[in-house]
Amino acid sequence: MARAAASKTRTRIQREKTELILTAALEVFATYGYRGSTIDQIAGQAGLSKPNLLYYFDNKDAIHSRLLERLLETWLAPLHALDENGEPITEILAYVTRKLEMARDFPRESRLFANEILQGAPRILDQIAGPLKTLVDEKALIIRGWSQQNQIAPVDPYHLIFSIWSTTQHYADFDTQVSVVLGPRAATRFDDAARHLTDMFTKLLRP
Amino acid sequence: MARAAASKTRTRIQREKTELILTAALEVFATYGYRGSTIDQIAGQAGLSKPNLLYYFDNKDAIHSRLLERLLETWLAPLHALDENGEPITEILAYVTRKLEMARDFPRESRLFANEILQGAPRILDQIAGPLKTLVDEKALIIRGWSQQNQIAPVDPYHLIFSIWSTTQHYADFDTQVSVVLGPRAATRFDDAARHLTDMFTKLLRP
Amino acid sequence: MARAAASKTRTRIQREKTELILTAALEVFATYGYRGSTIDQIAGQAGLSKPNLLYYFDNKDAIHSRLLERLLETWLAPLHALDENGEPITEILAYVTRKLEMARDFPRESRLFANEILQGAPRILDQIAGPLKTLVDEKALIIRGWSQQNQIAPVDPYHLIFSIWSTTQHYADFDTQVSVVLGPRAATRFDDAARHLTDMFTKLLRP
Amino acid sequence: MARAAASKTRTRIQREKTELILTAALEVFATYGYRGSTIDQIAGQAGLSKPNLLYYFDNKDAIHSRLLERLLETWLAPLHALDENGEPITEILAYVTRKLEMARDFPRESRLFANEILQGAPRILDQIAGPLKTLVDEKALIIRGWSQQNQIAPVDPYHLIFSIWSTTQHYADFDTQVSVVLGPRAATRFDDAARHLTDMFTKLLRP
DNA sequence: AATGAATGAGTTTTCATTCAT
DNA sequence: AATGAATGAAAACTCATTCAT
Repeated sequence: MARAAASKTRTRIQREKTELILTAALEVFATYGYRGSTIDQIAGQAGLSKPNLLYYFDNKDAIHSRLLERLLETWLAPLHALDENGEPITEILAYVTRKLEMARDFPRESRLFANEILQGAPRILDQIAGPLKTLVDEKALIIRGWSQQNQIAPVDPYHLIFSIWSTTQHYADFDTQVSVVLGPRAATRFDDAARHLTDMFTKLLRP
Repeated sequence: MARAAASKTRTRIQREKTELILTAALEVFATYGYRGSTIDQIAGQAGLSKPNLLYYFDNKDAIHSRLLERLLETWLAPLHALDENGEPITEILAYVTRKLEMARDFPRESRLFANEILQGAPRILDQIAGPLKTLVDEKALIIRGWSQQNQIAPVDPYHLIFSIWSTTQHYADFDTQVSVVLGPRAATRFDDAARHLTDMFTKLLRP
Repeated sequence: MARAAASKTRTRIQREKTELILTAALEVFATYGYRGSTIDQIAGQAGLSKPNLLYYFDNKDAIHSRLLERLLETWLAPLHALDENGEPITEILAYVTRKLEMARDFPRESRLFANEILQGAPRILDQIAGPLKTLVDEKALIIRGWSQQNQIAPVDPYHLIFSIWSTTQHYADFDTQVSVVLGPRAATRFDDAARHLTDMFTKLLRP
Repeated sequence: MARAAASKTRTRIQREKTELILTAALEVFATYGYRGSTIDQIAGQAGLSKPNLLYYFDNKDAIHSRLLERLLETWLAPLHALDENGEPITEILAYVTRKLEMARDFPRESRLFANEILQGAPRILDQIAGPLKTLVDEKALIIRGWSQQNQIAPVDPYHLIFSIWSTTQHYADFDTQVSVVLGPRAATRFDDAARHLTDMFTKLLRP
C-alpha cells in the first residue's frame, strides 16, 4: 500500500535508491536480457537486499518497463534535434555523429533496446508504434523535402534513417564482435567509424 | 550414454528428428533468447515430448550450441564468396545483396546470432576470434588491395564490412521496428532496401 | 509373456547373458548401492542395450534380488563348513581364514551385502531371519558345546561370530580406508590380517 | 548469493534451522544413502518446505558434505583420547569401550560413514588420506612403542585398530542383522558386546 | 533376441514474489 | 525502510520402464 512507487511525494533517499536500482538493472538487463537476468543479480549489483529492491519497484517487470520508458526519450533525442532549418547535409551528418556518440557513451542503453526489439518488442511496441513512428514520419518528411528541393541527392528517407541507426548502433550492440575482429585496432574504433560513416553518408547525400 | 546423439551411425528417424528439433529450437531461441526459451517450448514446437527431445540432445545447451555451430558456416558463406578476381564494385555489391537476401530468407538465424553477440558471445567467442576473424582479415586485405590500386575509392575495409553487416542484418534483427515504422510500405521493404543500399555502397566505393 | 525369465527351459545363450548381466550388476550395485545404480550403467557394463537387459530381467529390482538370493548361499558356505566333529580351535580358525579369503576374493559380494544390511535389509530381511539365523543358531550351539566342555575358553558364541564377520569383512567393505591408511603396506594387507586375526582368535579361544 | 549459508553472522533461527536440517538429513542419509535420499524426504523429516531447506543449504550435496565434515571430528575423538602416558592395556580397552558407546549412541553417524566408505569415499577421501591417516599413524607409533617395551603383547598396531573399528562399528552398521540374529537377546547386545570385546582384546594384548 | 524410440513420474534446482518483523 | 525467512510455480534434467519393429 505505502509503496514508494505509489506515493507522489518522493524523498531524496527514495529518488536516490530508485536511480541506484535503475542503473544496476540497466547493466544487468543489457548484458543478460530480461529472462536471463534475476532480481538477485540486480539487487546484488545495486548493493541492496532483494526485498528492499522490491520495496521500490513492484516487480521485475516494473523495473524493466521503467528503463524502457526513459530509454525512448534519450533514444529519440538525437533525431528530435534534426533541424528543418539547418543545412541539410550538415544536419544529417550531425545526427549520425550524435548517434555514434550515443553508441559510444551509452552502449548498455543501446543493447537494452536491441534486446527488446529482437524479441519482438513485447513491452514497447506501443512506444514504437506511437511516439517513435510519429517522430520518424515527421523527420522523414523533412528529409524528403530536402531531397525534392535537390538540397540532397534523392534518397528514401526511411531507409536512410535505418542505415544511420544500424551502422551506429552496431558499435554498441555488436561491440564484442567488433572488438575481436579489429583486435588492437579496436582502440580507435569510434574515431575510425566516425570518419568512415561521415564519408559514406556524405557521398550518399551530396546532390 | 547410449544417447542417440552419441552414436555414430544415424538412422533416418534420428536425422529427421534432429532436424525437426533444430528447426523448432531455432524458432524459439531466435524469438526468446537462450534463457527465455524453455525445453518445453521447443519440444512443443517440435511436437515431441520433453524427454523424447532430450533423447536426441543431451541438454538445452547442446541444442543451442549445435545451432550456433551450423550457423557460422551459413553466416560466413556470403563473405567467402567475395572473389578477389572479380570486378571490385560488382563483387562488393553482390555481397551486400547476398547478405540482404539472407536477412530476408533467414531472419531467425540472424536473430539467433544477434542474441548471442549482444550477450557477449559467451558460447561462440572462439568461433568469432577464430574462423570469423580469419575470414574477415583475409577479405579485408583484398578490399584494401582494390583500394590501393584505385579500383575502388579509399575506404577502411573493416568498417565497410561492419556497415554492410549492420545495414543488412538490421532488416532481420529489427524487423519489428522496421515494419511498424514503415507501416504499409513494409511490404516492399527488402526491395526498397536493396535499392537504397546498392545506391549507398555504389556511391561510397566509386573511385 | 515370452520373457526369458519366465520360461523354464533355458538356452545356453540365455544362461550366458543372464550371468553376464549379473556380473555387471554386481560390480555396479556393489559400488554405487541400489538407488545409486542405473540400469544404463549395468547395461553399459554388460555391453548390452537397456531394453535387451530388460528382456532377461523384469526390472531393476529383479536383478538385485537375484544377486542377493545367490549371495546368501555363497555367504553362508564358510559357516556351513564349520564341523562339529573337528578340532574346535582349528575349526574356528579355519572359518576365520575362509571368511578372510572371501573378503579378498569376493569383495563386491561383501559390499553388496553390506549395502543391503546398512539400509535395513529391506530386500533380504526374510533370508536373514530365516536361513541365516537358523544356521547361526545351529553353529552357536556347537560352539557353546565346545565351550561348556572346556575345549575352548568360555565365549559368547554369537558375539564371537559377529567379531569374525566384522573383522574379516572389514577388509572388503572398508578397503578404501584400509588401503589409504596402510599406504604402501596395503600390498600385504590380507596376509598381515590373516596373521593378526589368527593370533587374536587363538588367544581368545585357548582354554 | 544472499544465501543464509553464505552470510557470516548467523541469527538464532539460522542456527536452529541448520541444525534441524542436519539432524533430519543424518537420519535420512544414514538410512537410504546419498542417492537413495531425496531433498523432499529430508525436508519432510525436518518439517520444512523444500525451497526453505534450500534457503539454508545450496544443494543436496552441501548438506551431505557438511554432515561428513562434522562427522570426522566426532569420529576421531575416541582415538585422539588414547593417551601415550596411560597404562597401555587400560588405554586400549577404554578406546574399545568408547568406540562401542559411539556405535550405541550414534549409530546413524556410523552408518553415514560406512555408506561413504563403501562407495569408495568419493566425498571424503581427502579427509581419510589427511587427518585420519595422520592420527592413525601417530597412535600406531605409540602402540608399537608399548609393544616393543613389552607393555603389551606383540601386535600389528594397524590391524589392531582395524579390529577395534570393525568389531565395534558392526553393532551400529549391521544392527539390523545383529538384532534379528540375537532375537530377544538383542536387548542386552551392547553390554554383552562390551564384555566379549573387553575379554577378546585383553587376551590379545596381555604380554 | 535385440534395439531404437518414446514417455511418465520423479528429483533437483531456480526464482519471482510474499510474509513477518 | 529494511531484511531474514518462506514458498509456489516453473524449469532442467534423470531414469525405470514400455512400445514397436
